[in-house]
Order: sequence, then structure tokens, then C-alpha cells
Amino acid sequence: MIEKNYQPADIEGRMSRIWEESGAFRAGRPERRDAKPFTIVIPPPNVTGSLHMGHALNNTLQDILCRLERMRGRDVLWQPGTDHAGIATQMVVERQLMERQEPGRRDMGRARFLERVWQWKAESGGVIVNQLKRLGASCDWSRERFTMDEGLSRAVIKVFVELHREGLIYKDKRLVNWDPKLLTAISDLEVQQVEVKGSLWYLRYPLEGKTFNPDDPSTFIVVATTRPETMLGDSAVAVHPEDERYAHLVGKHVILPLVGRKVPIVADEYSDPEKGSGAVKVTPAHDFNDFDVGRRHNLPQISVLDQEGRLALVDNEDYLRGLPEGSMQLAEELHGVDRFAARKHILARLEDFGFLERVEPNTHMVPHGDRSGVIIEPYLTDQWYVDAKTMAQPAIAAVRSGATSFVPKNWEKTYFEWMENIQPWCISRQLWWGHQIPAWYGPDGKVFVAETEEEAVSNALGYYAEQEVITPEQGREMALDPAKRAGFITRDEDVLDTWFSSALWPFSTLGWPDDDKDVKRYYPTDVLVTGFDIIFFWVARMMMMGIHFMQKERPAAPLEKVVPFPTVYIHALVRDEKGAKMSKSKGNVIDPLHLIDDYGADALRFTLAAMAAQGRDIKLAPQRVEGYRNFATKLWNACRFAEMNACVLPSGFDPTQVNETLNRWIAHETALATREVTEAIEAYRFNDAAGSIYRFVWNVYCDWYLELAKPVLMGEDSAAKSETRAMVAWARDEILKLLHPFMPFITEELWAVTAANPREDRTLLALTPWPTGEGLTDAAAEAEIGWVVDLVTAIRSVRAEMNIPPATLTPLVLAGASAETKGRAQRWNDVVKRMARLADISFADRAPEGAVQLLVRGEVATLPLKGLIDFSAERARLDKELARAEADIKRVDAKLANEKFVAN
RNA sequence: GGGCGCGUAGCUCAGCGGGAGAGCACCUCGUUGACAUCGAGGGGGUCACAGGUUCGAUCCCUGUCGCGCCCACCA
Repeated sequence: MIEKNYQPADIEGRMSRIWEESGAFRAGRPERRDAKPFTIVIPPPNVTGSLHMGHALNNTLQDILCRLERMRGRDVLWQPGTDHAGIATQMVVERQLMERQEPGRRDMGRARFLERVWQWKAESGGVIVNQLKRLGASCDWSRERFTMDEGLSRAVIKVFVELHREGLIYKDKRLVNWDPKLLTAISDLEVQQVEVKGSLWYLRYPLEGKTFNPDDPSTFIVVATTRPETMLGDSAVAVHPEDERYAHLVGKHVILPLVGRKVPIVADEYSDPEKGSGAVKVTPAHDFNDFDVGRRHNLPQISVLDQEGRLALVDNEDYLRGLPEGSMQLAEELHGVDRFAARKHILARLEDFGFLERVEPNTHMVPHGDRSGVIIEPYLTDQWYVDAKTMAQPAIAAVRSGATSFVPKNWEKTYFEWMENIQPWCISRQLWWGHQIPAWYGPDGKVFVAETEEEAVSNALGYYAEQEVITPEQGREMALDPAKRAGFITRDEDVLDTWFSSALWPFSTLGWPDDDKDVKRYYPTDVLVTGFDIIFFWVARMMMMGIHFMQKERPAAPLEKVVPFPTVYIHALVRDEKGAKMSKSKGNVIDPLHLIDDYGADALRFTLAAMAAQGRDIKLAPQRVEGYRNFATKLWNACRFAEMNACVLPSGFDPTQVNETLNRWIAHETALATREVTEAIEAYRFNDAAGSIYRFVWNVYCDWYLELAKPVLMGEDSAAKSETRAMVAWARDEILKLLHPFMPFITEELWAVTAANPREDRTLLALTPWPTGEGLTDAAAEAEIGWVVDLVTAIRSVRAEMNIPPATLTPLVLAGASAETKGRAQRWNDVVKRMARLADISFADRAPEGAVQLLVRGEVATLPLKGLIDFSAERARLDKELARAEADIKRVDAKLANEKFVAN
């Protein structure tokens, strides 16, 4: 029995359990061993995360695809899992320690801290997984993976070691984006450029050998800067080689104000005569451009900041080098002062001595850490890099050749743009939570990279024994006893960027490198579904890693068998009402779980699918969700109606063999809807698919089929009645199937409850074959029922416009009706009379006088309403109709009169 | 500075070379058992603006205005 009211919460809980227990979503089910696989890897959410609208949309779309293919008989693997999210997770646990007033990370040490993170993960890391289950995601949860679990960690280590051996991973000392709050390097992608209203300061740098006089421009050169505090690290002033204003100064020197260091004036193309004063200070250790200028002119790199962005001057050999005697005062004064406080201080001092010429307001882009929010500091450190430029080449080729394509296609442009200008990828992070880099250092800093500590140690000890740094005896002792080699051989402290492990996701989750069975069966995956915000972070890197490593597995295979996915479906971003990206920090997040609580997961899913038009972002209106909850209720009640009328599907029922026109019509319409829904999903037009099934259920099945079936179901014709009962049930079942990918819970529930015999096991709807609609098209049935629908609609419209009370029954006269129409009118006499509130239906050669005329499928139907109608209203209606008809005629005449149109 | 996209009914959005659509909101009417989370009907839009291509443009092209996003080391 179907419950009286639709209660999403009850159903969703129950169905989740049934799916879980039945193993319906398991990949590799025995009966599908010979079926073609269909694979999607989930974009792994952060373990720290909770479900937001982006997840809800992303996973709804994946689930629609997976459920469709599962019903089509494919062996579906939707691979779930989570990402360890290095920085985010470490921050969460550190915050927790602080809240509980426990010792901080550094106090407890690396090992104990990591234990705490794992403990946190065990306790609260599963939140998002449960939320995905609430959404109805039909992942194979038995195969859930985590980027830090053992197998995936082995994949990470292997990839690192192999790329290092191939020279595609290397260590380099250069400027990185340094986060002075999190105290780690971050990649270019983790830097957000933010427009900041700042100032441009024009500074006078005195020329060597002249007596500085603020009023005499010949005694100094002016440089403009947005970062005056970095002047302590200046090692040159650059002017353009062709800038005549400064030509005579090239090769001369300036004395850095306050500092006293002598630095050269160099000619370099980087300097733009149009900008600032045309002369630019060069600070190779604190600016990416200056770094390059410095290399070209062999300038010293003077780093004047420490990790936390404070001035580090005392004990700073680079800074002190070349400083004249007795100029330590400034260093002592500013040592340990934060970069922004130092800026103020330095500006004040410059002004005191006349070195500050002027200040201009200046709006410019300033790099910020996307996690910490603080201003990023270009900082000179040793870091590990991936040679992304080399690895990008095959990944570019794969998209160029069509081995992988983006949907919608225009995202390929974005992909190419970035890939063709890709920079080395900084992969080391000064964090604890993550995959520790498998590199060990000897006493001279020589690096040994290996998959295991044993191997690295053995290599290192062998090397140092050979170099006679240690004796063979010492080597043997150190090999056996970690305590003995402590301090001699040390492991790299750093961990890898979280995206490094995510990049391996399409094959590491399948068991690579330990077991190739699933890689063979399920790789490449069939489609990747994601938002455009992580094309660079994730998609591009999966392409690089996937192609590189799977090419090794399949040396002879074409690119199509090596890329991680043939299709990348890029969906919309769910934005807030202002069109801004939803983010926790902005506090503009709509919680999908609240919507699920209020309207049910099915309603939320349907809303997202219906709004997932390609190429446009979604600004979600919660009212839409309510509307689709009503849709679910409508379906619920239609099924109750069927149940109340004893509509059950007889076994062996064949919908192509029905006799009743009405039943042939609904078969026809069902086939139409089936095709529309199937084709739309296949083309990733989720909104069209949702629209088709919505219209079919509500406006075809409920509004017309069930209404027209009512008289039959209550009538005396037992043959027609039993056929119609079967057909009501059949069409209902087809609806449940077509709707299942969108609304899995309610459809699975109704499928179970409406089984012919509830005690006998009906296969889960999730595993029931998807309809094809074959053999059901029926133009004759469409013509007949279509006529009924159009006639009733037209009459209702006129009656409403004429304000004819429902209680008033009016006659209908069909003027000059064809034999066909007469037949239809006789067959549908009762139905039309009831639905259109008619007294009777009759025929005439021509329209009676004073009758309202309606055009229905090319013939005239009239309502003799003399005495009932307001003639002026009717005249207005007819005028309007006439105008429309005349416009139509004019348009059509124009077209027909047009040779070129006729020619077409 | 480059790139992408958007401006269609009051709101949120589909459509995209030949008759302007949906949901919600609004108005009118309707409570005899599927559903008031409903039913029947209705009003409402020079499809941002200006040119061009075409027999024909909301749809293609160019430009303008407005809005959004992404990328970029420019003092």
C-alpha cells in the first residue's frame, strides 16, 4: 500500500539501507562480469569538507549518468573517496588543539601530531561521505579510498621516484610563493590576485660621488615602488637600454638610502620607460621579475625577510655584505619587525632625509594565499618541482587529437591556454600532513631518492663508503641501526602538494601499482564530471600523470587507451544570488542538507539537474526546489490513483499489442519521452532531460492520460478496463524507470510498493533495464487523442474567457466535420462532454448563427452560446484571434511569394 | 593587459535562423475520493542598444553600453 502522504525523509532512509544491503552499486557484480564497464571517479572531496551546493550538483550529475548506465546493463564503477587536503586538514586539527588548550603542533612533535590527525580523520573524516549517501550517490562504497591510505601512498611514492629518475622532478633554489602565515611554499594556483588600493612611492636614490641634495636632480635617480621595505634587499637599479634620460648613468652606482650599500645602475629591457620614473629598483630575492633581471646581470640575491615576513638583518650575511662600516644601526632597529610595520618606519625615515619624492595612489594586484588570506611573499628557498612543461606536451596533444574532449567544447581553449604557458609546478610543502617526500640527504646535502628508506640508506651509505667519508664498518652499523645514522642521513621533512596525489586518482584508486586487474578493466574511465574551477588544479594534472604512467603500462596502446578519460564534462558553478562563488569565508553558502531536510533529496537533485544547462552558472532559488518537491508529490499521488484502481502489470504484458486508442496513445507518448530523456542525458543536456520527463509525467500522463482513462476504469467494458489497468501500470513503471536517475529514492520506493505481488521479490529499480521505446510509435493514436486534447483545451479556454460558470453545460456543434472527426466525436462523446462541460455534441454543415467558433486541428467547432455570452468580449477575443491569423497569413504569404524561400 | 560568458515575462532561467517558452509570483474560476504540495483558464516581453549578413535575425557577424568570471610578475 502506498502511504497517503509523501514523506521523503522516511523513504530516503529506508532506500539507502536497501541499496547498501543489496550491494546494488558494487562494481564487478557476478552477473555483469561480461558486461561493458562504465567508470567514473568521483572528484574526491576534502575529508574536512561538508557537502556544499557544488558537491550536490557535481554528484547529482554523476549519479544520473551512473544510474542510467547501470540500468542499461553496464558494469558500473563509480569510484568514491576523499582527499587528505594537506593544509586544510592540518589547520583543522591545529585549531582543535588550540580550542582544547592542548600543546601545539610543534610542542607535540611530528609523530604525535600525525597520530592526532589520523585520530581526527577516524572520528570526523566520514561526514562528507555520509552526506553524499544522503544525496543518493550510487558509488561503490565498498571501494572507498583515501589519498593517504596505504595503496595510494605507494602510488604517490612510486610516481615521485620514477619522475625524479626521469629528470621530470627536480630540486631547485628559486623564488616561490611563500605563505608567511602557514609557513609553507604554495603553487601558483593557490595564489589569488586581489586588487588592493595602495600607493606608489617615488624614492630618490643618491648617485655615488655626488653630494645628495633633494633639490638637485643631478645628484640622484628616482625609482618608483609599491614595496619600499624591500629596498633593503636592492642590488641594482635598472633603466631601459634605450632610455636617453638615463643613458649617462648606466654603469654608475647609487648608494642605497638609509642602508649605505653601493649598487650598480644597469641597463635592462625589463625596465619600462613609461612606468613610474622609468628607473626601477631591482630586488632579486623579493620579486619574480627582479629575480630574472638579477640573473641576467649576475646580481646578488639579498633576502631581507624571514619565514614569517619579518625583517631579518642582524646575522644576515647577504644583507651585511658590502655594507659600509658603522651602518648597523638600521639593521638593529628594524630586525624582527614585521614587513608592513617596517614599511612605515622606512618611509618615515626616507622622508626625514628627503629621499621620498612623492606618493601616488595606486591600485594594483597583490597576491594572497587562498587558504590563509595573507599577502604572499616571493621568497628564496629550495623546493621540489615538477617539469610541467615537458609533461604537458602529451596532455595537450591528447586534447588536440580528440582523445579527450571537453563538454562544452569552449573549455578546451582555457585548457590549452594554461597548458601552453605552464610553469614549473612547486610540489613541496612545509607541512606535516601529507605524503612525505621520499628523499634523504647525506652530510654534504647530496640527495638520495628511493621508494623505501632501506634503499635510500643503502644507496647513501654505499656512496659515502666509496667516497671514504665513512668506513665500511660504520656503514654496516648505520644500515642496521637508525639511531646510529641519525644526523648523518636525514629524510626530507617536506610533504607533497595534495594535488600531487589527486593527480593519480584515476589509476591509483584502481589498485595501481600493486594490482593491475582493475586498471585493465576500468581504465580509462568513461567521463570526468567536474567544475571549471579545478581544470588546472586537477584535470590538467590527471591528464599529465595519467598519460605518462599508463603509457608505460600500455606501450603499444593508442592515446585513447591511455588518457584518464575521453570526456570531461564541465558543469556550472553554483553561485550565490549576486553571482559570487559560494565560500565558507564569505558566509554565502546555501546548505544543501537543509534543502534535503525541507524538500527531500529527490527534489534537490531534480532542481539541480533541471538547472544544469551548459555554459551558464546556477544562481539557485530555493523556491525551485519546492516546485520540484510538488512534482514528486504529484507522481506519488498518480501512483496512488493507479493503485486504488487496481492497476497492476500482468506478467508477460506487451504494450505493443494494446487495442484501445487511448492506450496506444500513451504508449506512443511514452516512447517519445523515452527517446527525449535518453538522448538528452547522453548529450549531457541534463536540463532538457529533466524537462522532458517533467512534462511527460505531469502534462501528459497525469493531466490527460489518467483523466481520459477514468471513464474506462469506472466503466462496464471489462476488456477495455483490464487493458487500461495494465497500461496505466505499464506507463507508470516506465515513468519510474525514466525518472529514477533523477529521483532515485521516491521511484525506488514506488517501484517496490507497486509490485504486482509485494511478497515476491521484484528486482530493484536501480538494476531494472532502461526502456528503449521501440515499437510503440503510433501516429493514428496521436492524431485521435491529440484531437480530443486540443478540442477540450480550446473549449475550456473559451468558457473561461466568456466567464461561463462551470455549472452551465453548453452544446457543441461540429461544423462540416469529416467522417474521421465524426467518428472521433462519437467515440469520445462522453469524455469530451464531461471534460469540457458540454450538454451534447452534434453536427451541422455550417456554423450556427451567434456561435463561438474554434479551430481544432483544421476543422471548425462551434459553441452556440447565444444568450450566455458577452458579445463585446467575444468580439474582442475574435479580433485578437483575427489579428493573429492575419499576421500569420501575411507572414506565410510573404514567404511563399519569395522565390528564395520556395527554393529552399 | 589577455581570455571566456551573460544581458529574453515582476523574479530565477530555458530556447537560439522561419509561429516568443518554463517554474515561481500575479489575476479569474473551481472543494462529488489520486493530488489544494491540487485542477481549469488568463494577463504580462520593440528577446540590452546600434549597424551588418540573409528572402527572413531573439538566434549569425561587427561595434557600443552594462554585468560576471578566469588568467597575467609589470615598478
